[in-house]
Amino acid sequence: MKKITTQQQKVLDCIEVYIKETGFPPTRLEICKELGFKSPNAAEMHLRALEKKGIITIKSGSSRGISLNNKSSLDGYPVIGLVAAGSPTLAEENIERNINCDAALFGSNFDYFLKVKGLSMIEAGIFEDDLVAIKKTTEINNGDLVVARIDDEVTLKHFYKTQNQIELRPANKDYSVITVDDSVSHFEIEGKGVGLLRTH
Amino acid sequence: MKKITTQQQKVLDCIEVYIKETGFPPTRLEICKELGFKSPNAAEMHLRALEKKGIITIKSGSSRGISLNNKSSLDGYPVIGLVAAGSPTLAEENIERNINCDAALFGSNFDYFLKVKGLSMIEAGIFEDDLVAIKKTTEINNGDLVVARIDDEVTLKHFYKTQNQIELRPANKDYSVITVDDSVSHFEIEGKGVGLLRTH
DNA sequence: TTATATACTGTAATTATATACAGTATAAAT
DNA sequence: ATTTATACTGTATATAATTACAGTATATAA
Repeated sequence: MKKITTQQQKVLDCIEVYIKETGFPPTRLEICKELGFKSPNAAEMHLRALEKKGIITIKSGSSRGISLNNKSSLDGYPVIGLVAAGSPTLAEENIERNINCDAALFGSNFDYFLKVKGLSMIEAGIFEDDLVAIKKTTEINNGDLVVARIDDEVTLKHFYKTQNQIELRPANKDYSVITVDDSVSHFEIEGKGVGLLRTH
Repeated sequence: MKKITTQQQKVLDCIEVYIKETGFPPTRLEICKELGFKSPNAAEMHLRALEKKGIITIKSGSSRGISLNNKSSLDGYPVIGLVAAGSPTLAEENIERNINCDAALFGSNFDYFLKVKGLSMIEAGIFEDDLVAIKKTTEINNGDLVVARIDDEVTLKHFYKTQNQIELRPANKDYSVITVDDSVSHFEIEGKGVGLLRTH
């Protein structure tokens, strides 16, 4: 896809918002009104540029004849294979494949799917090869399912912060709690699990 | 929702198809052309009727100013909550909401999501309020997760057929196996669980 | 230096579109 | 028997909307 200018992006956003709100695309004048242009030709030129770049299609002679070519909301999310079971293993962010789904499939939006390895979260109903939808964030509350990086190892656990320390708790009594202490040289929260996808 | 006439349904279908194909609604004349009407007023009258019944909204003075009010029933997969006794599973009163996602999200296609009630499948990693993707089929193998209807009650269990009988086994040792025998007046397999969706 | 692209204003014409009004016909309801 | 709703045709018109054309200004590339 060719590069898009700031103004063209504004026009594109304007069209997307308008369609979302009304169900049909805006006219040139409506775009102008929304973006503060004083000439319908301003909108026209941006539309032509967007069409030339393959982002929209304009049906000549038709009022509101603007079609979006992207459908970006169903673009797909990468499935990343890894995550340690039990005691964490090496993490290598490797995209296995892509899954097409709605951004709002799990309420809030998310960034990728993490393929679960091992049985450490089995009591939380998270099985091997399940896909956990991960939202990149550091806003974590106690009990949240988190993807954490510890000394270059990535693990999926429940997060608990006590007065003195951070604990990563498995949901399997055969595994032990990971305590983030002085022996850990690097600790980082990569994100939060907001949903789960399993194929039977 | 008020009842809709055959012709009004045709007009509504025409609008939906047009939007799906072009991204914007048709004009009166385009509806006429599609349905064989010779007067734009024919389309106009049907549109007014559809608006009166709350199915569409017409923005006065705007070209192609037709908005569909239903939207949710158009695309996406229905989430079936508690199924009322005797009513068909996909009856409108059982639909909680719609989820927009790819048909191939779980490999094979499916028909609806069933919202899980109770804890009977907890050892299979299926928790309360999880959504199980159901494919309508009667091709079932031993061990498959099935949606079965027993005497107007709908249940989600593992299917096992022995020489003599059919068993519906829970995945929770606190629950007991359901045996389909003479005490059951009606038994039916509604479909098969092909996937699971959970929002944390 | 001379293009070339972006980014507009301002005006105007042509056409696309909504929409009113005047009818016709049929079936169901009151 | 009369009204009411559905289901159109056919014509006309005001206005909504596209779109061409003539400019202005600025920044970047050749």
